[in-house]
Amino acid sequence: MSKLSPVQQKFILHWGEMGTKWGINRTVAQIHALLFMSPKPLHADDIVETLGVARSNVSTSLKELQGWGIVRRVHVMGDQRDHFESMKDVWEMFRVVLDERKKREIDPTLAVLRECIVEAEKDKETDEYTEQRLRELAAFFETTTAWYGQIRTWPTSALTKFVKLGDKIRKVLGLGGG
Amino acid sequence: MSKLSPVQQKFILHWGEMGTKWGINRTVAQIHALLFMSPKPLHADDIVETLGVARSNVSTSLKELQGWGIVRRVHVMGDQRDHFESMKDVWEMFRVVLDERKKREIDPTLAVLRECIVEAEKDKETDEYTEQRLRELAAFFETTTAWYGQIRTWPTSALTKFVKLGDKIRKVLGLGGG
DNA sequence: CTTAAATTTCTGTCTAAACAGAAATTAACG
DNA sequence: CGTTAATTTCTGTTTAGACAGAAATTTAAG
Repeated sequence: MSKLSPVQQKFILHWGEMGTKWGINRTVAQIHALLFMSPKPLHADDIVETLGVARSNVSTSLKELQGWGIVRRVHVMGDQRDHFESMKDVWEMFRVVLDERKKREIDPTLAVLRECIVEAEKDKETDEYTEQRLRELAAFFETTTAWYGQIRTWPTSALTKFVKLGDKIRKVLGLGGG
Repeated sequence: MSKLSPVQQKFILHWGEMGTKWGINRTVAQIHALLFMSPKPLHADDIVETLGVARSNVSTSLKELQGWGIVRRVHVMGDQRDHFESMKDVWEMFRVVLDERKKREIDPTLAVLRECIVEAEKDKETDEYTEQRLRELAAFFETTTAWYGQIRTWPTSALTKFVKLGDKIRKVLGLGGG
């Protein structure tokens, strides 16, 4: 388990590149891609050999992927080493990532926005415009996170049906608007 | 225009930090936050003074923000310098960013996935499992981008009505599941 | 057209994160 | 329990991107 097909290499390289565009370390994303495509759990030395990175770097990266919740440690009969596998269900995986993003970035942003608004109300130094801006941004995040909070629990089947309705929903619900 | 209130400082610092989590340079995100909160367009030297960064770095950052489509150059009567302003409508701004993300990352990812799938079909070296994984991932992106393609044009009023319905939509549309 | 202002590009420096290897710690086995 | 295997943490090095200042280019004004 150290030979990658050209297809696998291509995907792993691309996925790593995309990771960096979303603030994720390239190697972390590459390890994820490798695990995602692996039919069986891999142990760290497999990953070392396959991707050609240091053992300690693999250890740290796996820790991060576990922190995101998309990779988990499993044990294999007759092998004392930790093995790792990626989540397989794509919809579920993206939901887990979204949840983590919400927890790490969006919720703290909302908290900061709310603090800023409270402070701006008391503080005459901050102009009215800034306060309005912050309120509008907070409203956006509140609205979108409330929405997400409701649909995140939908089963994939309901979600895909919903998504496939697309524009038709507008008419059905009489949402109107030009 | 070089004095920031504590509230503004707080938000700018936080927004910059959040930018890095999404693959955006901290200074770029901070400049955006500053422009977002400014009632009037700012010129580059304003930004230099206010944030304390080099003029050339401001120039490069503004170029990037313009590339994202969320900042534009404007001219002010009686001043030969370029001034810059951020988009103000939050919903619109996030739509612009999403569009750009789709163009820069998601569309290319779909292209790579499709190529990989074609190659995997021809290539006996790539196992069946990998091919199935790639198909499932491609299907996810195809479904979600098709959905986005339809709702991105909705006016904000329709969009917020839709979002505020949240879970109720499921019953109305008879989506079932769980 | 010339000059000054303004902006961008280039280049070398800096910085934070990524990385590899050594050391320390933990876990498994006999 | 002692030994070995496995993993994690630590530390110094490397790297890529961020950054500042100088040089080049472009634009505006007289």
